[in-house]
Amino acid sequence: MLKHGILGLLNYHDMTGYEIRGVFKDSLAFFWQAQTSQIYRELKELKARGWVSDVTVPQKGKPDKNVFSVTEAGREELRHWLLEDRKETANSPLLMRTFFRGELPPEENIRYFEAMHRFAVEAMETMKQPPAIAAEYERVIQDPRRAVYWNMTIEYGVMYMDLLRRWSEDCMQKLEEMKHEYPAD
Amino acid sequence: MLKHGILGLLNYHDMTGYEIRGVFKDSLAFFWQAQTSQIYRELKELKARGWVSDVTVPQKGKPDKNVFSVTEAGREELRHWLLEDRKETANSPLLMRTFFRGELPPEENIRYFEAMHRFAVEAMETMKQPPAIAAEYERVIQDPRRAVYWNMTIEYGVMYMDLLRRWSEDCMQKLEEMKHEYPAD
DNA sequence: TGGGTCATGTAACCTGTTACATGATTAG
DNA sequence: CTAATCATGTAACAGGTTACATGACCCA
Repeated sequence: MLKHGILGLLNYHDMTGYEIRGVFKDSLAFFWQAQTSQIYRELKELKARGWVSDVTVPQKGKPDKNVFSVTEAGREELRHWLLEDRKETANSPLLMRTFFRGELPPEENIRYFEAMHRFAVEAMETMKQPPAIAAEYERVIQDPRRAVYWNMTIEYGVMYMDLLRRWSEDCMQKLEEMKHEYPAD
Repeated sequence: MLKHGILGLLNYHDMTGYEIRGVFKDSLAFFWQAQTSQIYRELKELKARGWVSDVTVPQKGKPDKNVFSVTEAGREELRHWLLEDRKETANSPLLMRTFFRGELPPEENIRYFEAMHRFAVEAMETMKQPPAIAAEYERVIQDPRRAVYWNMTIEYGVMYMDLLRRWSEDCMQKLEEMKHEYPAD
């Protein structure tokens, strides 16, 4: 997955591993966490597959940098990946951790949902601030035809945080009702 | 993660690896895909850590079965895991695949969201049928205090499919508008 | 006689995580 | 003087995926 994310970024413009790391950290982190170590490993592998090429640029005072570019084969691979229709069945640690909560008392689980609620409300506030995030992206995307898709992911983020807020509220309510049905247990 | 899922199931009652596989396949698959090979591997590891114990039961005609039980240490580990507050930052292949779609023409991406829309609507229909799924669960959960949490995960599933439906509709609309702004490109 | 269920696993692989390592420049 | 930034990575580990393997019983 990360391989194709890197191809996607290099398709905007040439970058070093360090810059790719920065984009993931500052802009894509809300949907993809990428470790520096993995980025460099994948770049090596992408090169071995002929999907990217690199040029070493000597610098004064700083270490040399390797600037990567997508090759035509890489761009084709990117398009191929975009067109694949995989049923993206991601495992959900959140639901796993919720499913088995019967082992804990309702009071404890109410606290669990309260924390989730706070998280969702705060995260939504952050995501709704377009200037800060948009500024990050503008370095990467200039073309409005590409920016649409970026906006879609942000919109998803906002909707998801709203889901989490509503869901945690519903769950807390159910647990409150349960405390009345099975009191002092 | 799967380790704790298995502990959670064994905490309901003793099971063989084969039965655990069945529960994941029939009931938990919508939030966690577990491979048979991994289940057996994790059971071995859980035993090595002293979180489960097993008894071999000889059978006529069928291969022997290993019936697993949680130990007190395992139950403690389960509770500990439930109480951890990790920020569950799962990577989203869905958003990764959406973010980079600027490489494809809008018409192609409209088809992408149409497929997503169909998926969400169908999945929601399936999830809203309680009898079929509930029957699967009743073998595992009898206690209403535990069933609440199961219902919460189902409710999340329904809300999530609704999110996917609304989001894909919004995205399609944006792309239709874009076709007018940047026609025949 | 052929496919489904019961019941067990191994081996290799891929991808992501954690911890560690180096070293110069620059801004406060 | 010290923390951040630029810039590179390696090693070991953890967890999930794919492919393969065995074998008997039961139902149609």
